[in-house]
Amino acid sequence: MTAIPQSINELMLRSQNIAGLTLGEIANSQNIQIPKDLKKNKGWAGLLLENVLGASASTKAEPDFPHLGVELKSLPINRQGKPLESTFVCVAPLVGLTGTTWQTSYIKHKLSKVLWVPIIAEREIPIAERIVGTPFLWQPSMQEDQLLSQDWQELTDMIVLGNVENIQGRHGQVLQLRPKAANSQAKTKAYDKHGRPFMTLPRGFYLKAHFTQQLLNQYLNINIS
DNA sequence: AGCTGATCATTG
DNA sequence: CAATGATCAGCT
Repeated sequence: MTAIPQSINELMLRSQNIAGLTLGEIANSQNIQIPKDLKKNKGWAGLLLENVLGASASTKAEPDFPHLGVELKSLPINRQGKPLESTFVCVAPLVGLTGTTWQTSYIKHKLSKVLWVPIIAEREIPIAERIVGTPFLWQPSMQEDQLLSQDWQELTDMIVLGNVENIQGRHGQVLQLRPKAANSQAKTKAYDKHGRPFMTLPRGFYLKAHFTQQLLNQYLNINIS
């Protein structure tokens, strides 16, 4: 386990130092076992990055680097640089939303400063041979914040009005609400249309792949110009 | 081929 | 059960 970075610069230097390395090389340097596949180790790459970059305990409900206000996100991409998956952000609150606005929401705070670490992770590539791309620090632009805000408001309105079970992945332009649970039998409290509590599948906020692709493209453009 | 709903491990 | 880390896999 690497020590906690003391500054953004130190964190960025570290992340730049693992660019180009394979997950196998990083795992070996940390004495971490490499799984054959991620079917039963879905968060493995993310935990590996936390370890090598010196993030604090991943079990807490706070940023990976609390003192820096930075959230760490791995981003699986193909060889062409396109995201392979949507990006999970956080569990979506289904109760206690009275008075919450986008500005005061947990998700806005969580997305305020993100260190993205792309990993070329096509399924055909063995885990150990997957290569870390160029990490980049992102803070939402006004336009991006506006897009996120709109989607968040639409989804939150539906939750508050008791329509959580009518929300599908296709809702939202850049942010979506999808199941986030051990399985489809998991339950958490929500309110129905009549304001009565009932149990439903836990949901999470995810960034759509199209959105994270725009972030990657921005970064590439900065490099070229 | 991309997307959406389902799922896996671990910790407190 | 909730929150951390996400990817799997079937369907369109």
